[in-house]
Amino acid sequence: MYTRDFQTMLDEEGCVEEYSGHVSDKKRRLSLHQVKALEKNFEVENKLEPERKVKLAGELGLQPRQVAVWFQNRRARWKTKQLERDYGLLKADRDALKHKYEKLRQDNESLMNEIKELKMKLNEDGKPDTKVSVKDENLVVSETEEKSKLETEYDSEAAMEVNFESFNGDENEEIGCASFFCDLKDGSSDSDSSAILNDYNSPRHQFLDIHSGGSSSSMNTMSFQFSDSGNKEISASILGDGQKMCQLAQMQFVKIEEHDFFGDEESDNCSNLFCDDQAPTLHWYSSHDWN
DNA sequence: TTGTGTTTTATTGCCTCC
DNA sequence: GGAGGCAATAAAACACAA
Repeated sequence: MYTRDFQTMLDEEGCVEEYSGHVSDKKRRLSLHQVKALEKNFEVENKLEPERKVKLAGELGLQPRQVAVWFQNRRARWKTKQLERDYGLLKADRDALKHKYEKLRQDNESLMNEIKELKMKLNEDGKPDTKVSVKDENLVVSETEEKSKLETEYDSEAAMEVNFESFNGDENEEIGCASFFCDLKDGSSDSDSSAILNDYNSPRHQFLDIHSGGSSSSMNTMSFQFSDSGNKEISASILGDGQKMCQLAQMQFVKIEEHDFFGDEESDNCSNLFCDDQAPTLHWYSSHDWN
């Protein structure tokens, strides 16, 4: 704080008044002894009750007003340092989150590439008009084994293209198309299934539920329920004639996973960043910060 | 020695609480 | 309304490079 010479002089002479030679009206710095005593008191309690202020002033040969001002300025300095500390923590956390985001983005990108490759592979197998609704970046391929299962289960005879415009007569909104692979292995149609996937063209539309219901071996119904921009739900049914009905539950080609980017321990860290319930005294705070 | 930047002490004005 | 706190700021004291 002071130069060594000046510090030594203060220590030897005891106070600024003596150093200055006289008590003037000019602004005078407090002696090292006074500052140390004030610091010590500040560590104990950073607010000053009137009795303590008068007592301290008497002990240090200062005006009570001077002690009050010193505490006030000291609190201001502490606050500035605290803000700097908080900023540092915040910046570090932000960098960590940024790094994590970048990694997730890369993971997502590689998964999307994987999906693309699988789609291409499927098309090469002789299904050029098959569309799979995996456009939205939130879509994540499930397990690798499920993807291979998909290939084996795929049957061109049952590939069903559903044009959702036909479900949307009164709004004239384009919803998009989707194609579904059907499981034809067992021919049963009594299984319930549900899936959630984003619309082929527009993220505004989202399936809430898909059910297949069995009735007979030659005529089955499949009902869809999906939402329009999350505001309303649209239900529709299609009739499928054929011996086997698609079972959407076993399509297993895509699924959405809810991404909780900040749902782990890092979010906890983050939530603490702006914690302002910190106690306002120094025994609450590590005293080494003042060195 | 001097100019400039930083730190410390002190003031002012506004706000809140009792 | 007075006391005390805080933010903003002034001004003196100090550090330091050139």
